[in-house]
Formats: sequence, structure tokens, C-alpha cells
Amino acid sequence: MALYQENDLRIYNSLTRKKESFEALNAPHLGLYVCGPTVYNDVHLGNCRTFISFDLVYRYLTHLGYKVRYVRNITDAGHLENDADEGEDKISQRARLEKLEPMEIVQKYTLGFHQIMEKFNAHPPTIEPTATGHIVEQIQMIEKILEAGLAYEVNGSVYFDVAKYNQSNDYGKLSGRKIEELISGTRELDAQSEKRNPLDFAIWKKAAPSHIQRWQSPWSEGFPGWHLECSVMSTKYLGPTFDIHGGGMDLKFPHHECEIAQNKASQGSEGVRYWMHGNMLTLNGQRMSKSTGNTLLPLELFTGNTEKLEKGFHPTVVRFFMMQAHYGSQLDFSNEALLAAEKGYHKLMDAWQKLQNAQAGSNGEFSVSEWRQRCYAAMNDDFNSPVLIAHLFEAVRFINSAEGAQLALNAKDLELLRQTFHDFLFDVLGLEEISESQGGEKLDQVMQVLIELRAQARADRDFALSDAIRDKLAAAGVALKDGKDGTTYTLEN
RNA sequence: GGUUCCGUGGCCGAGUGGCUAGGCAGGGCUCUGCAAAAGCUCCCACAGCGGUUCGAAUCCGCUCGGAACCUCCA
Repeated sequence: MALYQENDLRIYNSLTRKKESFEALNAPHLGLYVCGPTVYNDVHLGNCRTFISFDLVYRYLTHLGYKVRYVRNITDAGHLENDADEGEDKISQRARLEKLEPMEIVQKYTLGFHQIMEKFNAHPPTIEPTATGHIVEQIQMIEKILEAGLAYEVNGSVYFDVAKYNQSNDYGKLSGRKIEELISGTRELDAQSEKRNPLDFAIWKKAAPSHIQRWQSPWSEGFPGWHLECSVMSTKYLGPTFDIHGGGMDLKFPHHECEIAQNKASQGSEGVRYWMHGNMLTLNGQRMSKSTGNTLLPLELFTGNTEKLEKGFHPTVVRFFMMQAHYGSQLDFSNEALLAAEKGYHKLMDAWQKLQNAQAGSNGEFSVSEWRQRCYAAMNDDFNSPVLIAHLFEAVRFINSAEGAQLALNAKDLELLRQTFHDFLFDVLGLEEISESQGGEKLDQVMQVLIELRAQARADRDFALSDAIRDKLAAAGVALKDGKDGTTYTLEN
């Protein structure tokens, strides 16, 4: 029996605003779509949080035994900065600034994005389609929407007719908006616009003469609307109805709302059964955003090469920090919070080291099977990683309380504890052990020599010598810890 | 202005009606030659004001404060 059959996973569905029991459409197969980045710029930490959140989702679903097809797109077709008819798209703008071809920009920042996600130990999606690789399919979807009478062409551009769609559908159901309120909230439609209604959105845009990325279509030489690619690629790879669609909270409106409308208009079904939204990462209480410049780049964070931090942090520590908050909550980023997370991370990993070397004893108070159930219950409750981590720390306390290497567990329970701890720490949370010694085995051997010499000095009660060894090593960034089973060392990073 | 959400102990952050996570920091104790590490333990909080209830951080109302979205952004 697969794990997913014995676990009642509940997911907060943005569409219904409730936690719902998750039922896969075609178990064990499961379709997951996540909106990926627009690759015109370095990916910032806020972007990363969303992808790390959904990496947790992907990992847990996989752990439960689902065969997940995980699709995450790369937006590599330039889209306009705003709804104005003229203007330069972001990729072209960047290409001009860097004196590169648009596709060089795309390549450069796609590679950079992949490198960063790898550092965070985020699994790549199983399919990573690009918008420019699916122009034909996008044109086909536009044709279907036109056939359905829910779009209109003006001067080579095609717009989705939101008002008409809303006559028989509920535009705004995902984000809780009413079309009347949206209309009253918009500025007057300016005379230049080709749109019949300010809420209408472009699904094909005729390219201005200066626009570099352009494709031939039945309507004009131009480029697809931004919202279209996700509708097209999710249905192409996951089918007209699929399990989970994720993305950042900021994409709920209008992007995801438009996706629903496009799906319904082109195929009659809305496509997505469970909508999940990751919340924003804030910096100094404000959202990180490429356009406002309130950002922190992952590399700045890793190296500490920024005024916002005292020091650098290992990617897995940052990941741990993020895992200590629920994906649906806003998380504020600060130097202090990271320092606290770093210490907690080491405590967790030290316990894992001890657990690996632990030996079985006789059964005590700690019930591994009950504890294990609590770990699953935490994750089943809408991927509640902070509660899972709290449970892991319960196990840490138990592990640390052992006399010597022997735990108060029989061999079978010890193995179950080890296995469960490992599964959640590494497979589900996706944490990694920071390799302690960059010096590798050589350093380890040298350290063993020093530790033995110091142990001898202490046995001889030559504390001046033993303390000198300890102090000088500390000054060199190597901390000695005298435990019950001898001395170990850790390196400061 | 509209829509959504949040306000938890020194800090971060879970928790949707009673059983009051967890991490970091701080106090005490144990261990240790000393220190660190580790363990035990203490600090029992829920923006404010009303209301519902036998009982509320948790439900309702109001006030104050903050965030996201309503224009490209994860």
C-alpha cells in the first residue's frame, strides 16, 4: 500500500478558500504545474521562496508515492511593461542594456536560475517548457477562444473579451473580485486603446517595429500574451484537467484568473482542481520585487556581500529558515532571524550525526511510531513544515538525552527513528549536510592528532597546554567540543 | 477607494473554542580541571475595546497598526 493511501493529505485550495482532502485525479499519477520565472534578470530571493515552497510540495507528494509530473515554465517571450500599446518588453530592454540578443539574455538568466535552485537543493521540474517553444500551441488556443466568440481582433492584436466571458462564467472567482468593482476601479479607458473594455487582456499582440522577438500568426507578426503560455503548457503536458497549480500570491490576479478564463473559453473546463499560492518574502517589511529594487540576490546572501547582512549563509540554512515558516504565510527576512535559524539548523544536524552512530538499548519512554505519525500529520495538514520541524526537535531532545551512544530504543525502533528522521530531513525538507571539512580527510587526520595530544595533556593535568591548543584552534576558526564520548571539532564558515 | 490577509512572549514563528508548538536569546541547575557543547529547568504570550460562550489567542463587531493584490513581478 502506497503511503498516499494511508495519509489524508489536506491542501488549502485558494479557489474554495478551504482546506480540502486531496484526491489525485489519476493516482498514482499526479500533475503539478507551477508558474516559473521570467528570465530577464537575476532571480531574487523572493522568487526563490516560491520555488522552494513548491519543491517541498513536490518532494512530499513524491515521498507519499505519487508519480508526479512537475511542470514549471520558463517565460522567455518578452511581455510589455504595462498595458499600453507601445513600449519595450523587459527582455528586449535588458538585451539592449547588456548589448546581447534577447535569446542570449534568456539563456544567461535561465542558467543562473538553475544554478541558484540547485544550490537550494530544489529538484528540477520533470518538464520545463518555454513560452517561445510553444508559439504554435498558443496560436491554436487563440483560435479556439476566437471560435468560442470570447475574443476579438483589432489591428492584428487579439484580446480576450472579459465582459462577454463573465456573462456565463465567473471572472474573478479565484481572487474574490467582482467584475463591476474591477471596472469601477480602473482608470478611464484611454482613447488610444484598442480594447473594448479595460479588463480585457491581450492574448496576441502585434509587434511594434522595434520589437525583436516576433512570430508569424494569422493576425499579425507579433507575440503571445503573457497569461496564455501557462494555459497552453499546463494543458499540453498535464491534460485539460489536472491536480495542482501553484504560483506566487502575486500571480493570483490577474494571471491565474486569466488562465482559468482562457482554459474555460478554449476547452470548456477550468483545468485546475487545487490552486495553491505561496506567500511573499518580505525584506524590511516590504515585499521583494524586481521592479522596486527592494531585493536581495541569493549570491549576496550566500557570500554576505551586502550591507543588509552581517555574514553569509549557506543555502541550506536559508532553506531551513524558509521551512520554519508555512508557505502560505508572509515571511520577513532579517539578519537576526537567519542567525537563529543557523543555530537551530546545526542543532538538528548534530543530532542527526549522533543518531547515525547511535546504538540500540532497551525501550524507554519515547514512542517512535507515535512520533512518526505526528510528523506525517504535520505534513498532511497543508504541508505544515514548521510543525514538522518542531517534531524533529522533539526527537533531537530525545537523541541528545542519551547516555553515550546508546538510545533507549530497541533495534527495530531505532531503525525506524533513523529512517523517518532521514526521510523528513533530507527527502521531504530537502536539507543538506554542510560538509564540515573543506580540508577533507587530511584535515580530519590532522585534527585527530591535535585532539589526541590535547587529551594527553589533559590526562597529565597540563591545562596550560590543553587550553592553548583549544584557544589557538578557536582563533583559527576551529571549535573543539568535549563530549562524553571524546572531543569533536567544528569549523566556522 | 475596492478585494484579500495579518497583528502571538526580547526576536523568529506554529496554533481556528478547553489539553496553551518549536527555534534563537536570557536566568538557574547538572555535567566539565575550566570553557564550550549537551541535558534539565524558568521566563506561561496572544494589538486595543466590546460581545457570544460554562470556557476564546482561536467565533462576532468596532478601533488602531501592517502587508499583498487591484499596472509588470514568485
